Amino acid sequence: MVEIYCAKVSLSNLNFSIDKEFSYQIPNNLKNEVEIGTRVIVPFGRTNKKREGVVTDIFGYDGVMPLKPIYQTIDSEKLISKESIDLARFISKKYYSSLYDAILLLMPPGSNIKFLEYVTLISNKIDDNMSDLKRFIIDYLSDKNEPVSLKELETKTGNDSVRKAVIELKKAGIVEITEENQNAHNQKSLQVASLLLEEFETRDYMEQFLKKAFAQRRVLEMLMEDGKMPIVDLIAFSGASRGSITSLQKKGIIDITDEILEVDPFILEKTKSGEKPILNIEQENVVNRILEKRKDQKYSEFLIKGVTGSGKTEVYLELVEHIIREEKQAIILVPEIALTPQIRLRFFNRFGENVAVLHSALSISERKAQWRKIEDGEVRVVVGARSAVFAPFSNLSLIIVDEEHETTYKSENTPRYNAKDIARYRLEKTNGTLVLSSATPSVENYYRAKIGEIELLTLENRYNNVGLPEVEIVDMRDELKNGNNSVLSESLRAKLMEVKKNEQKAIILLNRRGYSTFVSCRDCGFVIKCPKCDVALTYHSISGELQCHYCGYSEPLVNVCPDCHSTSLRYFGSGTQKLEEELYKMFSDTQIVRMDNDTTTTKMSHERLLTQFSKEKCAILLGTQMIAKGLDFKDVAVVGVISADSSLFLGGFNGAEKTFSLITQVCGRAGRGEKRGNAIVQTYNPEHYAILASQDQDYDKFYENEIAFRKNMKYPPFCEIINVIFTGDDADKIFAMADGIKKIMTEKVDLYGERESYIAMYGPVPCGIAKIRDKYRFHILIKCISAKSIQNSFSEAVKELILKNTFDINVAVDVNPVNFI
DNA sequence: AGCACGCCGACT
DNA sequence: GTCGGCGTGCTC
Repeated sequence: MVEIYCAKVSLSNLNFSIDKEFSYQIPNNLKNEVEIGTRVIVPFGRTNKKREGVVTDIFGYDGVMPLKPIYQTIDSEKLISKESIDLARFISKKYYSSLYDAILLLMPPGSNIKFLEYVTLISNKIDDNMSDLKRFIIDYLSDKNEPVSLKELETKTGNDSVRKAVIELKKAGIVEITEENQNAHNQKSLQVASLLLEEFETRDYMEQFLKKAFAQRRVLEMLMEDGKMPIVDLIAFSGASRGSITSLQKKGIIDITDEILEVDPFILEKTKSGEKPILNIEQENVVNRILEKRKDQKYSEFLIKGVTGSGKTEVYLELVEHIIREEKQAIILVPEIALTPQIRLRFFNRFGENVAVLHSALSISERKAQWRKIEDGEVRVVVGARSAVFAPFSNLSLIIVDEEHETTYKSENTPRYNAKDIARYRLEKTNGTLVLSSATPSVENYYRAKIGEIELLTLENRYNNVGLPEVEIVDMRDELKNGNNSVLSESLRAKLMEVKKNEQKAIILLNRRGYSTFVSCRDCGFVIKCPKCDVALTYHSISGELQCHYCGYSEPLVNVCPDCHSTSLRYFGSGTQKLEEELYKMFSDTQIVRMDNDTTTTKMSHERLLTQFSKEKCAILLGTQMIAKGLDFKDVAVVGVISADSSLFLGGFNGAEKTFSLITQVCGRAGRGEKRGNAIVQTYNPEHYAILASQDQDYDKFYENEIAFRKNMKYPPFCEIINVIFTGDDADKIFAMADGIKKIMTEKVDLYGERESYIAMYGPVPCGIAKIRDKYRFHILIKCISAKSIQNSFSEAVKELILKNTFDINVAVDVNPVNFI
């Protein structure tokens, strides 16, 4: 009996329901190269098409069942560690994704490979009774006189049976099919696009020829701003397809060149290093307590509840200092790195060359460079957004999650992981320390601290002993009764006048949902909606267009109602337009800094706007919730919150939590030096506990109310929630399929004895936004004791569902969702 | 999912 | 007889 060495391989592009690990023989010549974590090319399916995969296990085998051999390895070394494979297994199981999708998160950036089929003409014999399609293909190939991808042939003919025809041509010996790695040519270099025209010429061209080509317009606008950009970034940031970029190249407007980019984007920020702040007693206690517990060399988890300005960053720095001294490694997660330049800078100043940065605004080549530094052990500290939790450290011992209540730690793409779960998993394996930190902790984690599952540490003293701002709640219903139908309450208006008079600064938060300004007809009530999404179009004063927030569709503003043809169109919503008008009356336009998704689409523009605001002597920062995050201005006299409650009842069970933390955070920005700041919160629900508690910035008061509500309603932390989202073209079929899951579930539930674990199942009902990009959306909400306790039955039900799915319905599973759209 | 195979009606 | 549409079942 001959023992053969075999490998289990996780293959790319498999859907969840057939996501198995496939076994292959390791040929003798690859015996020394193939290990767990090696990337390989294997034959797959009846026709042995080339597929990329990652080796997940090695085993000996007696050769009873014939196995196909691995073709070859891809990289010179293994790509990821065995520990990463285990982590990937954990992710795919917990979040119901394919194993390969989970592995993708752990691979070095930009290492995905796709095989394309190319067709080459090898003989010109044309049969008389050959179909038009075949004839076309042969003509096209001989015209081009080089291998053409099957995809190209498919798009050129628009015919579904191109593949079939090509295969028949192959059988007849007329063409040959080869498979090539699409990215093989630009492994090291990067394709970079640059403008060939002057800026004014580009603008002219856009006005003349690209009026409706929105994707191409966005690409050009980004190039005008940044000069040149890697194509990967252009695609990622503009949302345009590769096609629109090639078409611009064909028109001679842009040039595409191969360049080798090895830029360290933050090299300039690396200034002086080593300054060590002196901790106050409170900070020292927190640090000591954590270090004390670390001595047990067991996994430990802490929640630091620290009011804004209590100096959490110093605590982080001190902890990291210890980790470096122990020759171990640390990750600091921040909600959105572009919005938290200060914290990143502090780490650079303190630890200099020892720090790497990972976040979405980096280009692929930049990210690769950072990744390599981490893997090679050149750095001991990583500061980054959500995905930095996967930093390939081998001796990880500390993860700090700053602003742990933020929803950005949850990914909105499959696998829909939560970085906090990943952090916990990794540190449990290495007996490390997880530090969660927030001024307004998530209800779930505060509850865990209260019942003693994790340890609570508090920082209560504000830096310089500045008191928390004085918060005034204004009931907007009273304002209306008193004849003020402006968006600004009398109080806020008066405060802003003072700001102007005394040359101070103010921040105004427009709660996002309320911020949308839709256009409606006063005569017939018609609301102008996006033709593809079930949302009202938003008026944008900059472009003068109506735009869809979800798909980017835009159309010019009309002044006649499309429905009843009256001219009584009017802006509704929170009246941003009016708000801006009023603000412009008070301040000049250079003094108003606007920060929202429209003004901050390009990379790093956040930082530009923030520096602009901090430079001005007297200014107003106006924006959506992103202005509440991580900013640290020393001299804001007044904070105003417009439509504080618009997030209260929207978006699932956690609306109150979101509202409270948003208001508390933004109000915390008020305060100048040693003077207390003022905050005005405008609301239509002044009696709601989330609003009332925010007046005194009283987290515990909010928590007591909220936890009672959660307990009463059996919401997290008293259950776990799984959201299953179905999207597709046909609303009836989606509903039928979503409804079907219930039946399948009841079969599986008894099979696995998990009936007791289910609490309730709701739906199917249309999602909060019932249609996006022409796709209808329905969802089912499952409440269970814990997601793990229903894992077997639910996972089988989803697999079966996807397998049975014959009409192009997309199923997404979201475990413990934080956003419900 | 993707893809091949096979069965069936349609059409030169 | 061949082309193309669609249902079915498999992928180490």
